[in-house]
Amino acid sequence: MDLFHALTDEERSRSRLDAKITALVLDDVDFVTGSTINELAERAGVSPPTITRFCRRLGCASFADFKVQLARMTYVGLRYLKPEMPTTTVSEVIDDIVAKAQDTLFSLHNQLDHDRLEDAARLLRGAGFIQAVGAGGNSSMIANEIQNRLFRLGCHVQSTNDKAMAVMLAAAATPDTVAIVSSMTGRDVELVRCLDLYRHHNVPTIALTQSGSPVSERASVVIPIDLPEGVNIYRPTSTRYAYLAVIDILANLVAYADRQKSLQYLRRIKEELVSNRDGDDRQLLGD
Amino acid sequence: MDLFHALTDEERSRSRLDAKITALVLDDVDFVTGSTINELAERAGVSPPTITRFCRRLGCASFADFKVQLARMTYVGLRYLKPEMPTTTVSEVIDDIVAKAQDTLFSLHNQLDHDRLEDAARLLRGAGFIQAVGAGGNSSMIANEIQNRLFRLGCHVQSTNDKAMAVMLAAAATPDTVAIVSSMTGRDVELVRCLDLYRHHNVPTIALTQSGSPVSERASVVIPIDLPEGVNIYRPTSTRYAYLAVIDILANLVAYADRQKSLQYLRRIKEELVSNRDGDDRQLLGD
DNA sequence: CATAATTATGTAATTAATTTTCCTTATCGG
DNA sequence: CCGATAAGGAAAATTAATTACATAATTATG
Repeated sequence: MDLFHALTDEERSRSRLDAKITALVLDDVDFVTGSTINELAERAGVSPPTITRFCRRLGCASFADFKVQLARMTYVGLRYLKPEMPTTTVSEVIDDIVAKAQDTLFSLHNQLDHDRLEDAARLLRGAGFIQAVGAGGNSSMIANEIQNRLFRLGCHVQSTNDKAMAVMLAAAATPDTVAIVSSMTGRDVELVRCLDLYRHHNVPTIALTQSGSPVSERASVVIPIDLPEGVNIYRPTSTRYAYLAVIDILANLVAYADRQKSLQYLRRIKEELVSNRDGDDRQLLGD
Repeated sequence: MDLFHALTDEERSRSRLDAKITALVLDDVDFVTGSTINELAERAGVSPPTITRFCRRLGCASFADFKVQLARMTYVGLRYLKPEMPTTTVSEVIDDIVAKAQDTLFSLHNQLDHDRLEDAARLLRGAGFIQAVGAGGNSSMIANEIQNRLFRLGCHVQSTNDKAMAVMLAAAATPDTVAIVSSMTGRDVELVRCLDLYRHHNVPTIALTQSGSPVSERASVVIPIDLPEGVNIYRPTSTRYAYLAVIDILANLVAYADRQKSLQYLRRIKEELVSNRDGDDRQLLGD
């Protein structure tokens, strides 16, 4: 993925033709990945050796290597080579949403802290009762998903989108309670108060939030999620996909900690659903 | 980009060597993308022309084309090349969840019907009132997200996770009402009844569901979402990511239909949130 | 079960693509 | 303006990939 940065790096001393090739590559990645060195050279108005040298300067072993690296980069990054491309037609919107979602998942993948996830999963699977707190549209969804994912594994969970409720929950917490909170900004003043209260009642807390934020500073275990938002105000925040993935990862880790138990609950739920439908048990759980 | 499916397709009649090459490719994508045809042929124990023919059978124009397509596919499909790989460690779970989510988004991208999305968006932006129905964990989330995305654009939406409620809503529908429903299986008996009722009251309906299902047969506009579920019962269904993306696309299309109006509502919401927080207005909307 | 038809595979020849070598032409700092 | 240095191109050399053709394996059919 360094190729992308090398290509967009203004610092890299660029001769006239180098800049020309760079522009061509960024402008039409698909052409470049599909072309021979001669085709590319012709279209760029340079000689083939210049292309080879260009690739070497970018850190690739050869033109073939360059093409492969470029292809590897494109799928996720494709749209992001031209970030300010306007989106209006249906296919542009589809590309935009899907690419940004994939890009977000990719960035998440690179930044996830394995140890913190392990810590969080350990807390969750040891909990007698789990309180999931998240408010305000996006984090509400996440809190609800925590409940939706974990109750299927036999966990006792209560989710709330109401911070006043969270305060009461914290006050009523038994010693085996664990709280898990979500805040995309990490700056929710009331949630910060909730976390202080949880700490006061010795309830361990897991926070899915921006690192360095007030919320992150108060949680027992922080799963930092720091993702750049695009400039497009119209586009729903793709950060939700990352949060959702973290929930899935945590739920999966909890499930694997005791496969027998998880399976038992998942099967029971499935049987109930199937008998309530048309008996087709190949369908997935929990529509 | 069917290459992934072509590679994993058991149907494709495989000769002994074909299977051998397939296995090698799936086993070490990185080696293959970086190797010459001779290196690959030697390692597979076949002759170079066999490799060329193998690539052609998979639908690629040449070995170079095959490498590029493979490289393009790798990140997303990486894990899915070895679907039965056990997931136990934290990094395996992370890879599994993230790759499956990306793969799901990718498949969705390939199957989305642009015209149906356009139709659905047109219905939504012309609606005086939108009713979003979805029940049972996953579809509940989707219905709620429809509300969450659309109210920000100035739409009047009510979401419900209660099918009895949906029946009443349908009965009380004004002539400018549009209903949008979600069902991952498309076999929810009560939802089918709801759709019949909506039809009876002349309320146009949009369904996000499996094609060919009872639900899909009763909706005015169907956005078919047909995705293979993995065999892993422990893993939360990745189909949710696809449904979420469809919501985002629809919301985006609605927003672009009247940018001025959308912007006005989005700004108002943002201002309110910022003044309720710490005044940092670079933060995203609707935590 | 034999045999024809078909398909798969390898070898060698051919073609295409890429890189290297060597030479020319810009560019930059005195 | 001159010399040094870097950039670029032409052509040769090399390497990679494909095609043509021959052979082996497999499958279908009587």
